[in-house]
Amino acid sequence: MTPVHSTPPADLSQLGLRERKKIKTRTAIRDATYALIEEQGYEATTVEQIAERAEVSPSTVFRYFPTKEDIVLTDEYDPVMLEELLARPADEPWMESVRHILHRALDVSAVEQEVTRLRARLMIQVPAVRARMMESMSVTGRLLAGAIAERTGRDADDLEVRVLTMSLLGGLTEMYQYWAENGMRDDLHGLTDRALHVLEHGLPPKKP
Amino acid sequence: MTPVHSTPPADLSQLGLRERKKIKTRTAIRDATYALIEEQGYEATTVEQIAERAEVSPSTVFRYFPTKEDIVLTDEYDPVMLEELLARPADEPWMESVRHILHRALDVSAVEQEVTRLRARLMIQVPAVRARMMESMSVTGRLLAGAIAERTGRDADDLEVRVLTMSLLGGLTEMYQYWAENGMRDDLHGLTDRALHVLEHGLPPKKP
DNA sequence: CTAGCTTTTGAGAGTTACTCTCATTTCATG
DNA sequence: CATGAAATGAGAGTAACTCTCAAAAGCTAG
Repeated sequence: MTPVHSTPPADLSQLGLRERKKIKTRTAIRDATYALIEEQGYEATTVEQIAERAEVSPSTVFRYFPTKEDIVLTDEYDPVMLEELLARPADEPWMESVRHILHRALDVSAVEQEVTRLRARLMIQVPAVRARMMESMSVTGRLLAGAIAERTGRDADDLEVRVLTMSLLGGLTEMYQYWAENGMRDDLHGLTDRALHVLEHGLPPKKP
Repeated sequence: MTPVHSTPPADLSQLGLRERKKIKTRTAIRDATYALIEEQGYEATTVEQIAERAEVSPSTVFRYFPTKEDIVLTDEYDPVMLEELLARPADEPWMESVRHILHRALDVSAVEQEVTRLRARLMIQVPAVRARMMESMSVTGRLLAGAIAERTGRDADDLEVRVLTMSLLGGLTEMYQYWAENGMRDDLHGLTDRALHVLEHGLPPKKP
């Protein structure tokens, strides 16, 4: 179907043939998975089918992705985003930095609309996917905690930093879920700002 | 919410023989599971072994608990806690109410120290358990969101309420994780207050 | 207490994600 | 081209679930 690529801007050539082939296999597996899921749904799609369509053996699929959920969810953008976060001016309030890279991330993901939406759908429909997503959230949390810790002159293992970081991610994830549940109609930029506002200042006065 | 207890305060007799047997089976399965995990660890413990020790068939185990993780994690206290939350004076600030029931929950779970600690250990060691825990967190989140919404005169589906609620749970879960990772030495009451303080007022000035 | 109904249980077969091992192929390098 | 290293495929194995169906156990009327 539509060939999508969650692959980072890789300088494809200039790498050994081996490396290039690995990348090709990786995206072949992913594309096959996306296509099959669109056709039949997540549960109905077996790894064997994925392997077949990607023209590799099932063993290979598992070599590239530890779990079925990972095929859908794994992307290589986390480190990129972290880098951008660290590149922000050191005297900028960390909340401001976070806001910045979130909007950046939205711009990037807007390019891959289909994947973004597929993921959102799977997130609300398939528990295993949602679970895996939250798992990866705590990994992201560690990265983010490091950055926030640096900004605030604290330790990354500091209780306060950790709590703050995960509360942030928890809130943002919920916002994403909200968006997905409501037919993905709302503008994610707007939702993000509203979410961040709550996280920073608490509940605003209601306006009925 | 913080995981507590396994067996509900059941008025055991007065129920039909059928119901009593079901409760017995339930706890038999749970006890068998706890024991086996202590002996061999989580992964090494198969459902078949659990069934054998609990003297039921594997089919029955799955009838009582949808997944292996649920045997360890499921408890019936969430509704009880929610009730207590709703019972708090309506004019009390919701954050204060939350603080109250959290400390209450800690007192309750202190009674079943071993289970609490086993769960904490599993949470940091077994990804599947952690994932399932987070899953249940979002269910709890719905309940909590309802309560907070009522207090603040908002809708439970309100974005702001949902974001706030999940950020709260995210932060508290991280606190729990922190406690578990650090050998469960710290006093959970103290950690809870620190966490809630961060969630309410942001990072306090550091004291190095 | 028994007859008949409903609920719970066990046995067994089947599916699928994932793991491990080993032989074979495919690329890299001197 | 030869030699070593890495990637692949084939196959067998495990364990968590799911489904089905028949036997057993508790409930309820007469």
